[in-house]
Amino acid sequence: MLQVNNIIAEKDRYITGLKKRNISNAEELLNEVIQLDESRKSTQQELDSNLAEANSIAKQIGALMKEGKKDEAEKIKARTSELKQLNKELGEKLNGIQDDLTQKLYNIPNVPNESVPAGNTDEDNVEIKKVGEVPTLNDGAMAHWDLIKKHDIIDFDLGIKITGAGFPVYKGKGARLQRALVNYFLDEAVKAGYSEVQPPIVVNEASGYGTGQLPDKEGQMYHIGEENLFLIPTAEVPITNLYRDVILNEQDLPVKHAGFTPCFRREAGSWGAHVRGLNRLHQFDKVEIVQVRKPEESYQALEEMCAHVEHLLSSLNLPYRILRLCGGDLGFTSALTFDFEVYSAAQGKWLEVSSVSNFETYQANRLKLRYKDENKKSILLHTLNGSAMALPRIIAAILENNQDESGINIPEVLHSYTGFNRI
RNA sequence: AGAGGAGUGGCAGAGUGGUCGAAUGCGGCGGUCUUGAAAACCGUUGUACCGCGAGGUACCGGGGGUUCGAAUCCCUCCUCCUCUGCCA
Repeated sequence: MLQVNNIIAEKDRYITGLKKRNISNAEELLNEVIQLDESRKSTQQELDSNLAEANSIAKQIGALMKEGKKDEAEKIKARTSELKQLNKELGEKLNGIQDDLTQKLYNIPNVPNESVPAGNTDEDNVEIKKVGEVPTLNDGAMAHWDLIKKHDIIDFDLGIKITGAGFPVYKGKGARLQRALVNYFLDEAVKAGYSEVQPPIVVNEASGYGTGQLPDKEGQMYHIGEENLFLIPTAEVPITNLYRDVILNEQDLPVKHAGFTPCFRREAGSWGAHVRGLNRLHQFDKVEIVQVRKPEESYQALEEMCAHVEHLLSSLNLPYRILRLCGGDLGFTSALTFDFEVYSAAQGKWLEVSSVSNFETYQANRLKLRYKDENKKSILLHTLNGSAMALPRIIAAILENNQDESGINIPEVLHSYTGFNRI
């Protein structure tokens, strides 16, 4: 969440930034926060000085009791019961103010980076790069949902039987292809300096708040009511939360992690005719890269991460483009996001396969993730993450783009992982 | 899952109602000594909020309560350990 001090110091920039997200009452919102913070301060000052008085009386009583002067002790007790009542009320008032303030801040999204274009929907995202040739397909080329049936490598009906729609079963070469991609992506991440982690795929409420899925996206996560736990929508949540309530030393930086997990998304309200096959699922596999950086390095890190994703896409020979997300399409917690889309030739559609974001201090402030600089001062760090990459749409594009009359060619870099070069 | 025990500063570990933000040891940092290092000795060493500052407040697993006063007593939740049971 945003820091009140920064809201005060950079109010104009914040208002301009939030307006790019189409928050028309940005100024009003920020003013409310500032006002709440002021009453927080004054209430706390009052409470603190009352507490100081109460503490000092309590000490006096202690001293008097020791000297056996019980009568005198009893006399000054009167004031303390008065203070006690007063402080109870002040304490409740302060808690109320703090809760309001936190709620307000929870519901204000991150301020976009200056380079983020204004815009309302994904139509307004700006294409900044396009790489690779769109393949020409043979006559009778099929979309991946038909190809998987023909070759019997992914079975939606079986998934529906055992779980429900959006939970496919990968079989034979399909299962092997998916595992190959996971291993390939992880190996490439490790080569690029990311250390591998295998986190839990179920997280508690505190973790959900730490990275900002809660309260913003509560309805989008599967919830285990009995234990109050959530199935992760992305490995970003457990991996970034490894650093919740952590103060790092300068020499621990940068932090770079890669992890493979299944991801679970309820996708409430986002189903329709345009979403077929592997294009949108409730459960899918993804390799995620996460970085924790010093503020002054974070945008360079963002470039590194984008370069890594580009490397993966071109090594798989997939045509891709990079989009700079506009204010309206930017994720709640992000300051700047680049989306990577591959062209899936038989559908004739661009499919998002990666999203690389810099959250600046927005998550770190919730996480209380800091480092100590040379002056032993605590500095909030910047967090970043990116998909490297989400599997099903990559598989869809590989199947569609590499098909010929008799089968599908597997990209060369995967051969040693799949053990076969054709389906 | 049942029974019992325990959660204190970076770590270890004292503290069972007042002067305890907290002994002591280790580690860390600074210094003295030394050609250098080690040892020894001296000093220092948590986080957050408020305040120009002096300073004040809060935090001894989380939350609540008792009391003039809580690390210490009570309730509750969480976590860990031991034994029994179950199990990949």
